[in-house]
Amino acid sequence: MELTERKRQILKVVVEDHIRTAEPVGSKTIAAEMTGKVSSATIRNELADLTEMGYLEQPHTSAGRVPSPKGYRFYVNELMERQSLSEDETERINESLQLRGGEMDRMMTQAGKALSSIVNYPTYMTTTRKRKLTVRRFDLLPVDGGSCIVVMMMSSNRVKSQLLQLQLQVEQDQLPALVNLLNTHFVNISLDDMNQRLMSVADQIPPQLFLLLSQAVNYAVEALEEADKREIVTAGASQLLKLPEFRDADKAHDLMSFLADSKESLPVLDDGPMKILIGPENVDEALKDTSVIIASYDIGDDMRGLIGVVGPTRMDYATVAARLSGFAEGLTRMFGKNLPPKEDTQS
Amino acid sequence: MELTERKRQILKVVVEDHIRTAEPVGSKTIAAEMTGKVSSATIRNELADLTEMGYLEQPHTSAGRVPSPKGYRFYVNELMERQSLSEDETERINESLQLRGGEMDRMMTQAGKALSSIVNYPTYMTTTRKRKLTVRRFDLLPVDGGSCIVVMMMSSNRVKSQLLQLQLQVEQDQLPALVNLLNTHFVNISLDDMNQRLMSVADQIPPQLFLLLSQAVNYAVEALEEADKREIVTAGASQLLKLPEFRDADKAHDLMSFLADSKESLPVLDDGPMKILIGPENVDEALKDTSVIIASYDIGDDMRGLIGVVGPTRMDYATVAARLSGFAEGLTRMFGKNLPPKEDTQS
DNA sequence: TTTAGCACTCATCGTTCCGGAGTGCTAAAG
DNA sequence: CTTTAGCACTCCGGAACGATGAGTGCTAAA
Repeated sequence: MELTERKRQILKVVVEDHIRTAEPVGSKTIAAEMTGKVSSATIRNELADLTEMGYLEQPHTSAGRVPSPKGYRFYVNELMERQSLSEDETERINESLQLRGGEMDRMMTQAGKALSSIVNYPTYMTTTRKRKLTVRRFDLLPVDGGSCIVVMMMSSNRVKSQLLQLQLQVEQDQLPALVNLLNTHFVNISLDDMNQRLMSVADQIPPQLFLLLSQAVNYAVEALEEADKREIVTAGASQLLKLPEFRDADKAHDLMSFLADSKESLPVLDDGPMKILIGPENVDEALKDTSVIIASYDIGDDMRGLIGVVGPTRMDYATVAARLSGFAEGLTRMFGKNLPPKEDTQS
Repeated sequence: MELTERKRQILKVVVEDHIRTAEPVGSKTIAAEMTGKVSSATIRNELADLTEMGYLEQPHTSAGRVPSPKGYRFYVNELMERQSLSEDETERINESLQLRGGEMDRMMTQAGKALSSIVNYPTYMTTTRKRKLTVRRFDLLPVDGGSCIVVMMMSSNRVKSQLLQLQLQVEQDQLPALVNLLNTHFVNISLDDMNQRLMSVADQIPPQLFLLLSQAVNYAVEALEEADKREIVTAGASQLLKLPEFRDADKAHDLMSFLADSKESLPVLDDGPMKILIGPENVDEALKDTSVIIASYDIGDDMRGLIGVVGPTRMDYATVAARLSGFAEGLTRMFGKNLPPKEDTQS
């Protein structure tokens, strides 16, 4: 089942030619482009073999060959030469990473756009949290009798705060008690535990204080939930329309509305620095004839970022993979020096 | 220059027919759809007049008529009947406004999507601030010698906070002095004044304290700038691909990348509850043959929201206008009961 | 095993050729 | 003066056709 050296070479030429031209590749073209001198007839024999083995496909009897998903897979695994970035590319990437650090999701959007214009395909970005987020410390600042400010420092060192309209007037001296309660019982525990703990203290403190407490805890729970929500942003969807395989408006529409509305089911990367999913390897029906390349980067805190590129199966894997990993490294570097001390937080 | 009643009637039929079918409208069709009994020949005479007057256009000699921008404008101003929403539509809108209130931009995205699926066109949302945002109050919470938490309550009642890595060790007793300084000199003043004021106090306080002060003020300035930045989100761009006028991938691409990359130049609404821009009335080249409807809604605080719909000139003005204003009212209502007390804030 | 040769297939593209929808004009009728 | 029937004319869109050419598979010779 091993492929002969020549078959490998031919397959490689077919894949790379087709990636470049989007057209089926014929025996003559291949012969011209091959290093070893063989006639087109020989190539035709080999092509027939490769087709039978499932590496190539024929749109119709008298057309050239097109790589099958299996062909692309073989190409990616064995034939593709790991590209390194040119001076220009590196510079371009670094330049595009001069993001002015605003809020997290704004940065993500910017980065996604930047990458999209670098690889010329749509991209998506998301983050995952390595450990569960918890509250490390509470503070309450009095405003007036009817409201106060809750400040929470999270385990990620972010700080969230909000004005809390109290459900009942509060005496000045109740706040310290409340803070104390919060900081002894509701700190460094998971979201679920918080609710539980709230129940368990219910009958140990005055009902009035409990009301305030539960309000504060509820806010904390909401904030944790909010922060834990995996946010996904996509960018550059319109790039699709430049590709010959998406000239058909219906096809383009399907994929684009998938990218807009079903981001959640875009593939993720559990481990490793990079993953390539080719055509039907994607579980989602809408991605069955697209390919996805995903890479991960480090954000600091306990966060990990994911950045993916979506394209046709005819995607330029070598280039995209190189640029993507360069970009991911750039992101890691950027967050590395950007985050530790100074960064914004929320709510 | 006034149009006769019959001409008005004919123009109305042409516009509405063309909106429905996207095809040029012929004299026979019009005759059939008109209430008053006239022959197609009469209609043809009228059509010739209307064409000459610039209300209609002819794609080619032997085709039906298509409304010109001027025709649409006349339709919108004089002919269009103000639609009211059906039960179903109202319900649909209210349902779609059951947004779970997270952060502001997330809500905007959600609302934009919702509206887009209600009107079947791409939408965009943005907000403008009526008055300049200022800081109303500062707090500093000690963390350890090297860092503290800044908490700022804004004039909008939002609270922002962040962990501040201090550039030098700080004695416990310096913080109150710092807070005091902040709350006397840097409160309720504009962003520009803040920088100025910082200069002016420079030589009145110990340099060590000044360093801390300027760090805090800088953070405040950044936060204000960040909050003042007008953010625009678009949604539902892929809807375009379902429209016959955007079956052409290049046209679709142009508009879609405009929506993605040049959001800032989308039209805004300075006053009034709604504005309709038809084709060439748009200043931006990319919108020359699209129409835009914009409405505004109230967010509370000192914010005003804008929500716009982008579509072909053949947009269904009556329906979209009705749904859009219903949606805008819904948003105002939602923010009305949602915001005053409880809402999230940032950083 | 390779290759030249050849007949064959089939998508693509330009041409041509209707059919039909729609027009403008004319002349008669109201 | 306005409306309408009638008619010749225009022109788009689709079907039908054929030529072109890229590409194939097979055969037979090298």
